[in-house]
Amino acid sequence: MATDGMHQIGEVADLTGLSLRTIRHYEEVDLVPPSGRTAGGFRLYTDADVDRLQVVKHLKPLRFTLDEMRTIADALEGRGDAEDRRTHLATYVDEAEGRCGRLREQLAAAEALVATMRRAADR
Amino acid sequence: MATDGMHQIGEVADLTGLSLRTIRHYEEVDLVPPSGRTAGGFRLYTDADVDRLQVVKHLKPLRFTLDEMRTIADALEGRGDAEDRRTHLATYVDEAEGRCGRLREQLAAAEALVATMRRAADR
DNA sequence: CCGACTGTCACGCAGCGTGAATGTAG
DNA sequence: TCTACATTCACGCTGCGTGACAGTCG
Repeated sequence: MATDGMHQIGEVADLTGLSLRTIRHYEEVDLVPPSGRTAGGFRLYTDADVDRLQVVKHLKPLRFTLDEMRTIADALEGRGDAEDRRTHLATYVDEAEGRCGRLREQLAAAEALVATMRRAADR
Repeated sequence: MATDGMHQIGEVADLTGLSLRTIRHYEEVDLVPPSGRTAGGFRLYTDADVDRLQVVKHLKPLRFTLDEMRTIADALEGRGDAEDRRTHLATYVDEAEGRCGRLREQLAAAEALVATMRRAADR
């Protein structure tokens, strides 16, 4: 199963909670490509790949596009030009914090509404 | 503008923060149809229509489908069979609370990640 | 009669779900 | 060899964005 500390897709799906389709899709759009393949063509993911998937998974509720997430994940991993990295991170961190705030507000509003629904249902 | 306490689409967009396209789309799929039209064809929304839009807007972060939201909104407004209403509401309220909880967790995870990003950016 | 607002198509796009038919690992 | 897991198409779906072009309101 663990050919040299590598994980195949099903294992990764279990670890991350992402679907096989989603993980494959992330390779299609070059967001999280597997570090290797078996001779027969099975995808092989390193622990670092899995970490990257977790980053993507955690950013998902903030509704960044997959393109944006690629940029962010790259910056976090120290890929690309050092200058660009800083600007990207700075920009996206601000944006991300804004989204967190708005999401918090939306969640609060949703919870209030659901409480109302509960009352209507229990009546 | 307010032909007898009715609002036209632009006003409704301002009130709710939804886009014109979104509001029109909600009519297309029969989620929030306007209560009337002007002679020339302009959509006219009552305050009750606006309230319904707000319900939909607040449920959005919970990622229900528009079909599900129609059912929920109908139940909240007391439309349809009384028996069905109760079962629908009960089912959906449970589901909604579950989604609120999961969203809270995801938000917490996102915030933690963003804090990490902030540290990486400020370094 | 002008400008701001609104109308209806209709195509485009993201992010996967969901088979179907086939091959690989062990 | 058997079977659990994996592969590649490729079409389908939701929820709008985004013009283009035309009509309405005051």
